[in-house]
Amino acid sequence: MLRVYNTLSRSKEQFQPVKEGKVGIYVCGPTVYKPSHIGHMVGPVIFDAVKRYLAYSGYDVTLVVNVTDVDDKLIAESQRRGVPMAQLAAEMTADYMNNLDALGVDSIDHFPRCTETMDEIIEFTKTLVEKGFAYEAEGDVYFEVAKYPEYGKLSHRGVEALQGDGGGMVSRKKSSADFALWKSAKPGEPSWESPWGPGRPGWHIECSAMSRKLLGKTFDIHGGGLDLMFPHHENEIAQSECCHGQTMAKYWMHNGLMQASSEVGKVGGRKTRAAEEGDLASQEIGKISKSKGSQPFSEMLKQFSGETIRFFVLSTHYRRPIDFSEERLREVETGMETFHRFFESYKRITGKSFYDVKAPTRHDEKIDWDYEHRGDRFLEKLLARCIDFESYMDDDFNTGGGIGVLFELVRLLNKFINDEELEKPANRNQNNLHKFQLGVIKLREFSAVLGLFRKPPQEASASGDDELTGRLMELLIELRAESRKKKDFATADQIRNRLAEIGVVLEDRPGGTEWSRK
RNA sequence: GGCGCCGUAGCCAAGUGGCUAAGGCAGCGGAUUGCAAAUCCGCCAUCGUGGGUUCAACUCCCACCGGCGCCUCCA
Repeated sequence: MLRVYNTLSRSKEQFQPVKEGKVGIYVCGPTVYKPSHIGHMVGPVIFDAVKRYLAYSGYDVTLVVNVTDVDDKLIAESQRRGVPMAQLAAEMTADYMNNLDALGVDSIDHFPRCTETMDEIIEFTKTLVEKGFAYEAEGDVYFEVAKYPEYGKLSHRGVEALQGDGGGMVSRKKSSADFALWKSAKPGEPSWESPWGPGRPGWHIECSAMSRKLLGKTFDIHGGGLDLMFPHHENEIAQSECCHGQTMAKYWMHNGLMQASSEVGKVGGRKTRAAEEGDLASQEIGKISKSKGSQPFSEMLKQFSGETIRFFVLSTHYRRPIDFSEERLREVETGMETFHRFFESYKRITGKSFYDVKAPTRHDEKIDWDYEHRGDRFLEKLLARCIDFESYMDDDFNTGGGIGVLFELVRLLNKFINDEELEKPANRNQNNLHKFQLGVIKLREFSAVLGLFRKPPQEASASGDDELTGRLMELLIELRAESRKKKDFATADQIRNRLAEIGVVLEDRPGGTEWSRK
């Protein structure tokens, strides 16, 4: 029974889709004016996993992530660079898509663009004006917050709390809490024709228009970063619910934000003044951390695989903030080696690749256990872990717990290899291989739900491992084997040590010596 | 000031009103190994502090201390 934390109610609620068997998810995506950084990528990873789990649970899921390609920041950046806005947007969108690809986020069904939704946006705005929730002022159109009594129900803020004036700017708004649905164009700015003259959409209206277009007036889950809760999501609700007279989204899910780890206060933040007495050195650390954390994601990918970052993101509950740090990523990498090594063992034992293992994609697909579990320690433990996995995921998508189960499964399987001595071909039989395979299927199944281990890790050394290398290694291993046979361990160790210096690791296994690059 | 979050082992991180408080990284001991590596087994926390509620709290409530986010067209 799936339970989801709903920001609206500030509590976990039993998940019940609007339409039986179907789930629509809308997640606020990026404004494509600069290369994305790690913070932009956590949401997609999380909601990709959310979709996978919902699909696994039997739902037909549609996931929408918008791309904002018209915006003040885009205009400013394109002017600064002297390139057309559309070109800038196209470049940055491509960057974003590459990042998604590296992270294995491939479950997004629609990427609506603002520029491609213009008609709907204008029509949406028109309706709000007609219904009296919005007003025109010299080519701008504003939503009148006072007309919507429920305003603030998501972020739990009263309207009166937001009356602060935006720096004394001369405003055409009736109230400072009102926000723009449509902005008139200044000369030279990209613009679209509208009933109010040439202009462009305000920031929030696109999401209302896009979500309705692709998911309907009321859909199931609206997601996004915690920072968007106010005012962005609050405004979306106001627009959509005033326009349609019905609930916009049943569940609002907000993910915690990625933070650049730093020993001192963040530079440039409100806390800075308090931390200012700190010496120069510590401030320097803060700056470095900050720049590391906000470096373009594509740069980060040169240091860490997308899969490592995905694993890292999913190892914490999505509502918690995560501190980004290189050490943490390195630790995650170490942990993942356990899995990669297991996949090697699997290949040695079965001759097959883990990545090709067929596993159920839905929890109700039956696999052929073909065994009486009772009394079989291995199968009983395996079943217990399976139950754990779903319990974790059912509890507000606890991917961290789920990853814990993955580790336990590997340990269980490694133990099985040890106990049955599966590394020795003579000990393999139909019985133990079948049991082993059952465990592997579950590992494959659950890791796929999290979107992990779907492809072999990129062999950094692929370029260097040509046929010649392979043959030379064979030769060295052969020579070393002969030395070992003759108890000439000095020579054997010399070979292994010298190879280690070059970066080649030898591991002696029951079935023979394996080599790999480190 | 307003809204909210967090404080679990050296570090990261799940979780629960009563049963052995997951898992990972690091460390230690053991099995295995010619020695290693890998793997397995074992060890390593009483849950920020002080109160309260309760037969029973780390888990609920209050206060305090400490860390943090948002309130600024930031995912």
